[in-house]
Amino acid sequence: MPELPEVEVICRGLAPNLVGRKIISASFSNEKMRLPLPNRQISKLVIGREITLVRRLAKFILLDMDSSASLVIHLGMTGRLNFFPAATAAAKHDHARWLLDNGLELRFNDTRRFGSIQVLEPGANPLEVFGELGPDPFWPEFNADYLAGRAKGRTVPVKNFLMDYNVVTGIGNIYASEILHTSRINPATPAGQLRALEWQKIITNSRLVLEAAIACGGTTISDYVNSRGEKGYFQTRLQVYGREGEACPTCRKAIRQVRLGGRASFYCPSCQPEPGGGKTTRKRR
DNA sequence: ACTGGATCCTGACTGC
DNA sequence: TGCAGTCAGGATCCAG
Repeated sequence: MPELPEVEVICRGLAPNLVGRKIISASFSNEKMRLPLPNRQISKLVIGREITLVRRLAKFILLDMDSSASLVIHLGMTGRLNFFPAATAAAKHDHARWLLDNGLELRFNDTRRFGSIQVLEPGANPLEVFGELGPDPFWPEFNADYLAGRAKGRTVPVKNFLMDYNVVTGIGNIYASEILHTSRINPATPAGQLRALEWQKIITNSRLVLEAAIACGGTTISDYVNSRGEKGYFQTRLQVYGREGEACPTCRKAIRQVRLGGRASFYCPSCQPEPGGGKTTRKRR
């Protein structure tokens, strides 16, 4: 699943191929997606319209149309967007195809169907499409005061706090582990226990880690490729994610894996000591 | 209001 | 080779 850097890279790859193009027609598989397809809105506000801008909001990809509506795509865990000549046979799990006025088709392929396709109508309340979104990590609203305020009294592990998109958007399971390792903060630390200095480290490192990942074209783990079918190579730069038992790049101690909020979490027990010297539940098996 | 766990779905991988 | 079990980038729903 693409996190913020992957979605950003995909948007940048899509833009030159989409801006100024007109969508001639659309076709869809009959498979049920996470959300029902907005067929009526697509016919009315997307088909026959020109794409004026491609942009990212949180992990959503927005294709702004000259109808002032936006086609909103979320990739979920396994979603991909690629261009194919219209005559190319559809692949398994191709759930949406948009024919462009240059003979290419933009295709949305999503094995697990956790992705979604929505339409943001002109003048509609964005809340209905996006829900309650926290700030983007690159926005000035993502600051230590804001985080300390949101975390006040919360006992949830800081890693899960950072993955909560009501708090901040775009940080997923991989980068949450990476950001906390760079910040030398144990992922199980209750969010409400962090001090202003630690929040500041998290903010600074979020931006550094995410920017570096964008510059590398994102992280590739099995499914993810960008819109030109190229894999990112940030996975070679991951410090802890997926590296249980390997040496921490900073101190050479063995990296550990624990489950927090049901998600695999990786940290260095030496660089990121347990909060208050306590113990985290070790990974089973 | 918060929290952790289950859930949606397919496919890859592991161990027996 | 086959089968069962586990796990995977996200987000939502539910019970406690």
